[in-house]
Amino acid sequence: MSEALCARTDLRPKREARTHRQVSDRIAVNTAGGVCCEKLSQNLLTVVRRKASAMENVKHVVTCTKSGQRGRRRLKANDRERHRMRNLNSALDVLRSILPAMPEDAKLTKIETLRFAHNYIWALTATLRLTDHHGLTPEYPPVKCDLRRPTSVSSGEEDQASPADSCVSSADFEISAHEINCKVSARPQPCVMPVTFYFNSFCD
DNA sequence: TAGGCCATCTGGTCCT
DNA sequence: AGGACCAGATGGCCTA
Repeated sequence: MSEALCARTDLRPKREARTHRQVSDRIAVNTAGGVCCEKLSQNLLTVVRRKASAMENVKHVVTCTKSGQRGRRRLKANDRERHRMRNLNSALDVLRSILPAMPEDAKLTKIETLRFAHNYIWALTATLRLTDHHGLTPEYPPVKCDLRRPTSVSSGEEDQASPADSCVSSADFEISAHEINCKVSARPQPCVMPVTFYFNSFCD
């Protein structure tokens, strides 16, 4: 118990750490999004360095405070946990990067990323099924696929996997004979994603 | 200012 | 014993 209280006290420098982390996050996001870090001003970079230095100091202080076998184990476990969560976030970033592009600064939250990926996979699967059933002819009528009501594109077939009900980033897929356009209702504003699949590439 | 999102710490549990 | 995983608690930042 006393250890827990002590640990809470250790959190006091968190504000500093948080600031540093968020600045770092922005760099990471920008890099992942293909936007060069050049956008960051020199001042900001200086801030990053200062904060990083401060973080090292905080780390040192905490490490010194946590003496003893138990304390060392806990610190080690914390470090592993941070690493684990970073890996998890990296995986989420990879997932974001392969999802249809979103407007700049419209980074999906974790839950949105998972739900959108789920819906996206569902839509692609539905598209494949659609082409299997109807073939690919120029006369093929344009079909509007509302991911929230998947039965509208299944041609009477039972749906296998419907998108998440509470999808924040809902999407309407307009499927024509040659392409799919996806209209996304996402923060901060709706957009038409550049998702175009040319059906010709599916058949030879 | 309330609510959402997030990182971090922490203790518990399971597995090797 | 130690690592991985998980969920609850906490507090900071941001936005409507």
